[in-house]
Amino acid sequence: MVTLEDVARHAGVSLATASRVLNGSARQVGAGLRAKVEQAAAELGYRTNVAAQTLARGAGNVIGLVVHDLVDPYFAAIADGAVKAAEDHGMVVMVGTTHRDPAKEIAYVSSLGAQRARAVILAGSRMDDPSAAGLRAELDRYRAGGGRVAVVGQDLLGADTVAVANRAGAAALAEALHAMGHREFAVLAGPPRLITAVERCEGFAGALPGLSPQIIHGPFDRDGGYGAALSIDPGVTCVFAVNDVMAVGALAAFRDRGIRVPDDVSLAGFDDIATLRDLVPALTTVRLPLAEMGARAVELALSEEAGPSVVHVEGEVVIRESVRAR
Amino acid sequence: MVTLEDVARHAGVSLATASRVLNGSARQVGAGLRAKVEQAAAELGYRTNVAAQTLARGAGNVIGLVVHDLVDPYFAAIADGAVKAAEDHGMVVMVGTTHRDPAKEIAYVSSLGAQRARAVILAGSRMDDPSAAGLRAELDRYRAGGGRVAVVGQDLLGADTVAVANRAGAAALAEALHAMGHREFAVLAGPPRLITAVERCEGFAGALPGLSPQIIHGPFDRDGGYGAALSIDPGVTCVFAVNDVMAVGALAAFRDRGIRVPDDVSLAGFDDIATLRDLVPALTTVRLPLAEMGARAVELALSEEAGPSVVHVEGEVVIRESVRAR
DNA sequence: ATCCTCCCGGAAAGCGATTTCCCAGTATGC
DNA sequence: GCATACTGGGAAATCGCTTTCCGGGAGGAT
Repeated sequence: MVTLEDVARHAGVSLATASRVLNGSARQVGAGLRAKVEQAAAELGYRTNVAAQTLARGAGNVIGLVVHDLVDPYFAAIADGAVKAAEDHGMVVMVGTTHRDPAKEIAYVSSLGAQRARAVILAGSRMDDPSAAGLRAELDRYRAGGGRVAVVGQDLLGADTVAVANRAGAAALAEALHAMGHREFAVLAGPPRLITAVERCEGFAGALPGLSPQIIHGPFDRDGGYGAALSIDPGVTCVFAVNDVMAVGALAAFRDRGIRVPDDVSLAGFDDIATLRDLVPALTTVRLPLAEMGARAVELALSEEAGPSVVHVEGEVVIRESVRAR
Repeated sequence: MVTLEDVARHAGVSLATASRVLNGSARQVGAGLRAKVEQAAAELGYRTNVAAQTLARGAGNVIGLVVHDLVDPYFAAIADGAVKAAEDHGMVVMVGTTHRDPAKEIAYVSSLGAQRARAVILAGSRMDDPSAAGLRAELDRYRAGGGRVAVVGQDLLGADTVAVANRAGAAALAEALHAMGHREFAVLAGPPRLITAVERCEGFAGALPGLSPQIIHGPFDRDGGYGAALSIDPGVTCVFAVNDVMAVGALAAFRDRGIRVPDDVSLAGFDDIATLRDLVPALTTVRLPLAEMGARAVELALSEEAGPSVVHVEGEVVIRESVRAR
């Protein structure tokens, strides 16, 4: 491997000068030497050794991204936005997938700390329970080492946050559905303590004055939606699944039981996953700018602002065919 | 930050001993000292500095993964498998997304080289044209620096490869469709020089003795499928889209024009994307073990085998409702 | 002319690990 | 019993880059 020293020697300059030319520095280098160094680097095919650079600088160019599941299009979209934004800042993204295992989440943060990652971004909702303590401790260690932390989803760990207006979005959706004449609701509510799920569920129910929708808990994924949909009360005219993927599961469940959407029952989700746009019937949902959320998280984590700052993003109700007025 | 030296001092041993205890080494350390070092590390909260380790060892623990688009569930699934496999080997994955820009692909490989990444995995089909030369050159440089390269998709760059039996899969699909009585076919063939697309298209057409399906080129994504579907000849009874995402686009196009699937025309895709399983009608397709492909690529890249080895994976025809016998 | 600044180049001290030697002490072979 | 491994511990040399500090020359102000 060609080292900087090789380049310096080949160009007849000192190591310091070569470094200044090739890897941005505050100091200027005269045009003559600069050209010589650049040419030498090109001729020799020099490539910076990032590990050495990181060691010397004390900070790397890696941004860690921890998601539950890359196959879930929700996270895929966030990851996509994050990767793009990172690239714009000359950073590179390392992803970890936890598959909802809190221990893995901690392990990844720890590993990112070891990498001296510039920032770690936690995407995806967490449970609101003591198991978060371990994570919090690990994050504190990470921060103590000079790293930044950003969370996309809910305002929790006292870190930089891209906060989603889950309540407001769900409430707006509920109002729209109510205005369309629906009175009997069911909510496929996800896990009882998963923050995002809880917020959406509460936001929805809270916007329905005098009504008390049927709440059905279950996993936060497609199969959870399928399962929950099986125990919907007769008489319900409108079902809200707290995310699109669950709505897809519910749709499948309805289909399997001969219940037509939207003829027999209306169905709405949350997130507006792009991959799902071609579903029939098209899903009524609350659109979230997922890629942008990922990107914002990166910006936040890279900004010099002291103290945790919070960016709010709002959802937009999108009425599609899966809902019919009563 | 706590350094290894701190730990060594705290434990009353030499730096060398501490290193041997904490970061695997061939050399043994006596039980007594070993315990002391471990305790000291725990008390101080020592965390290895990976950059320093990488520099000293000359090889890092990063695996680079380059995909076109994380939002495309095809790549998301591969990435998921790769991340999981990497984790099993104590490695961590860095992803880059190119959005089909060959220059970005090269840039990522270059950047991964600078990171001294242990291996880079290229997922996604490439064009069969001279633009690949730049990539090839960059890969050679990367290899010269001691890195491994694995490609998932088609056997191309002379690297380790997870090769998909595109022809065979498409041929099997064609035979099945032919056996169901279809004779008038159209192929939504993707870009004319995209290797995966070409192989699937040729495999399909080649298995249709005496018939010459209508070939319609277009982009390899959802909108490409939509667009291509618009110019299908009347009389065609069965449409093969060279991937599922394109099939989804075609489905949407048919729906928009009032063409019923499978009543008016049958439709098949390729890949069997999990997120799309709840589509109506369910898509006939060729199932690929995407996550496994990602994982195998990692294994391949991490194996010590000299010389490029090739793993073959086969597709399995899955007939679902989007196809009807004639 | 003289003194002060700038500006730019180079020498060298880190950054935090790994690993090669070198050594002493103990076990093994004859 | 004596030479010969073998074992586990430590000192110190790297790994490749950044950056501080020093110094000499050029330009401006007085």
